[in-house]
Amino acid sequence: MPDVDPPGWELPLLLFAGFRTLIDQLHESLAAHGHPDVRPVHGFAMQAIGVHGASISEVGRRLGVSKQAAGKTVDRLAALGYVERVDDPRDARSKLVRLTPRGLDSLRLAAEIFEALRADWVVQLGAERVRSLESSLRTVIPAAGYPVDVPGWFG
Amino acid sequence: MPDVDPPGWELPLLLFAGFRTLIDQLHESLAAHGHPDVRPVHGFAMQAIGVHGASISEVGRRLGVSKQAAGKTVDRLAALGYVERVDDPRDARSKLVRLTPRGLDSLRLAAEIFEALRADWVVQLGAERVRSLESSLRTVIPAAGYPVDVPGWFG
DNA sequence: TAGGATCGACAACGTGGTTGTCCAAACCGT
DNA sequence: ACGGTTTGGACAACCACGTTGTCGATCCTA
Repeated sequence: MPDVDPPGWELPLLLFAGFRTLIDQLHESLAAHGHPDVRPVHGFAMQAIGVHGASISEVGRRLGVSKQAAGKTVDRLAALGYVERVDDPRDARSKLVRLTPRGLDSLRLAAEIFEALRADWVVQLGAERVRSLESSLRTVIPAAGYPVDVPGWFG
Repeated sequence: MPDVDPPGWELPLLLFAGFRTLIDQLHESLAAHGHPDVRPVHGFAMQAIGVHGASISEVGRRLGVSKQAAGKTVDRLAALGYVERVDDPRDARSKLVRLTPRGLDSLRLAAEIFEALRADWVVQLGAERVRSLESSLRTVIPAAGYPVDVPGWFG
């Protein structure tokens, strides 16, 4: 006499709602700590740039988008002061995209906040259920990394 | 001696990857069954329209987007042959958006596919772990429904 | 050194959002 | 029954993010 299983269409909704909950809480907290203008897509892009910097093309490859799209995102990040372009001394074609101190700060903060958010889940669910959730998801998702072309992918 | 917990930033990635996996598999299957042009956002919009139809404004409210945005999405859905606009006999201002037989077919198919996808997860994880994942997520996400303005939200 | 690959810029376009404006129709309080 | 307010939908302008295609400059390699 177990309850009937929920309909299949609820699973993607729950996963998305969980994702969105975390991202919304992240950006709420980021906004409260001096980063009100950064959007979810910017966080992924800065992650792709990394602390050592990267070329536009490399950023595009890491995000799974064209280098043109990566270039535009870098432009906006630069306008917000999170990123700067410097000439690559080893390749006159290439410009290195580097995080500014502000960009590094936002990345550091985001890591802290994600840690706190996971800790919240542990409080609500218990450490075991959170680990179980993570391990279940690791089982069902393909090994390959996921492109982060969310807006284009979805719409 | 439990393993160290994964970093907090992995949780949103896993949730998103799970969501994306399901949606990608859905649309792969949909494409193989005569619906190659429908995009994720269209499925959510058709869900919002529902089998009984709805006005543009109502669709916008259900999706959590402006009525203008809802109108544009309905336009594209209409161009693809999934919905039609008919005059609302009870309100001369309003036009009722209704699913065409093709639209209804895609909705019925999507429900079947989501059911099969969940069954796949049950095969991989066991019924109990899938139920546990669903119940964990229900615990941590806010009760309120989630807007489906994904592209605009993310970018 | 010549040919091919790669880097980044520019342009044009599609799609999904937003605001603001507008008019016609519906609703509601006097 | 009328007049003010709310609502439905269309139109326009704009922004963000993605796509292709093109191009000159630079690098690598046969």
